[in-house]
Amino acid sequence: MPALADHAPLRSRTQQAAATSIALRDCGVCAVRATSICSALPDSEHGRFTTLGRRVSLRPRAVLFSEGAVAEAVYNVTEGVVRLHRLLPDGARRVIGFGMPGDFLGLPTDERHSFTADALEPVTVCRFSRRAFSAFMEDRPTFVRRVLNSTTDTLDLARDHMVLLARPDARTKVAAFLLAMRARSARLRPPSVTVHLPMGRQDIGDFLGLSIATVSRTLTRLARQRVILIIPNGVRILDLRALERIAGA
Amino acid sequence: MPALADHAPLRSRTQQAAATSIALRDCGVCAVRATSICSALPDSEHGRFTTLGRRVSLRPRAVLFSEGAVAEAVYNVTEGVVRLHRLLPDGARRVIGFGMPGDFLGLPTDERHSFTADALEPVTVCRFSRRAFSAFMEDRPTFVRRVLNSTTDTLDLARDHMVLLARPDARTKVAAFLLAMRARSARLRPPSVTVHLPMGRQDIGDFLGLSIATVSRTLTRLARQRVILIIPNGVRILDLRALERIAGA
DNA sequence: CGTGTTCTTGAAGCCGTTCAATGAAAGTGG
DNA sequence: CCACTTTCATTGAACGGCTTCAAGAACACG
Repeated sequence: MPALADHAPLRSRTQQAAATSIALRDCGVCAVRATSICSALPDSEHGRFTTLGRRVSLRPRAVLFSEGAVAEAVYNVTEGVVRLHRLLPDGARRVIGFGMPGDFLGLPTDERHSFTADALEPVTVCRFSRRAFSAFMEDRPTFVRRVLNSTTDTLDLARDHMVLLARPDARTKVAAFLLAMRARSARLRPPSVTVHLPMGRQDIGDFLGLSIATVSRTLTRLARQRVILIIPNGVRILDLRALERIAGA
Repeated sequence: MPALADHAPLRSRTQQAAATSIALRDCGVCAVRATSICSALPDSEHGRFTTLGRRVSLRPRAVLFSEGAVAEAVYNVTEGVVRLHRLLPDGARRVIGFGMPGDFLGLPTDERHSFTADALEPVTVCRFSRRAFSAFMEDRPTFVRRVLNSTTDTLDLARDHMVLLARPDARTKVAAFLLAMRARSARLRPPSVTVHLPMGRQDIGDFLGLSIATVSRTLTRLARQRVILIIPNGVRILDLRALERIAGA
């Protein structure tokens, strides 16, 4: 299933999502840290599944797949962050979400990809041919169920983000975004006060529905109030409570 | 799978979704106009599936299920429109989408519902116990695949709506909303210039991330420009091209 | 026919956008 | 290794649109 439109915390579901995916499992050959999808398989099948994948490395800015292109493969991000975005008829760009290690991308959307995926930093993914992946699903209802559950989680996250986007104030959006990014990476590393942000201000703006100027100003303001500290490629959270309070209401 | 976060047109995918669901099929007993999900079943299985459902009627404002409640059933809307919404910590409400005939609701989100569903007008749904539905999916990989595809479509629609919400101007949002509602009901009736809107202005605002005042003003303005005509419980589209142009850019 | 709810419309204010310029950082080529 | 170029982030000022507050009108209901 496609992936992880990023999400807003706002509710405890974020934590749940983290819990779900904490059951990462190294899929051997490909070093696939697959989500719980993999754990649905008995060990024998598991090995078979793994051999379907082929590891691919991408340098920053490299395109994984493009909006409108025929979808020929499914990807599992193993390292780095992937940017997912769409081009609007008027030339503007909207970021749909960010693909992080453990996320599946491009699964069964349609014949064609509905968004573009490119690397924000050095990225490695595990590539599965769509045909092979589909064939593998045949006669493995439990596996399909896993994929379905994963998709549903993603949908719920997308809804969280819808709710966030409907908020009128920039502070709330930015604060919720930072907390969401923190929660996302907590699936891999233990939760930290340091939030890694490989994307630019423009990307954050396109994701939150804000102009680049507002994103910058809002971050600066949060920094001046000693809620966060801006560091290269990220922020450090100084006052978690305050950030949560801002994101909550 | 949960359902139909409503969506924005903006792209041709809306038409595709309509096409997909035009293959509605009357599921007999329950008069379930199930989406293509049903058509995955051979006739024998089809009958068995149908008997799992129980028809339920709801009067306006009746609650189908509540956010936070344990999910015990899956619903297929057969008549009327259902409002899907969440309550925010600060008491505000956000409409996630609208469930229309043919939509499945509350499928495999989580143990608990992540949003509330209530009737905007007289509604009939077909209720399937979650257990029975799950059991039915066992050993029917094709059926699960259908459900998965349906969920994926819903996810794509949710993404469309995310993109719409990120737009800064109210005109675009409202125009896209009207076109989306039109496309949605085109799955049942042939496309018409009359768009049925059973929800209130407040609901539209909560869905589009606008205040009720802005929704009202925007509609009035479109009416003054002879793009639409406001009628009880809906609008009539007078200039489709103009509306599409406004929604597009 | 009243009463409550919803919708419309007005006025004021605020917040985010846009336009624009400066400053910082990173990448490139001499 | 430094100067140059390019890109990105920050910040300022002015504008505009949406929100808020509030009052009046239309409607639905009992």
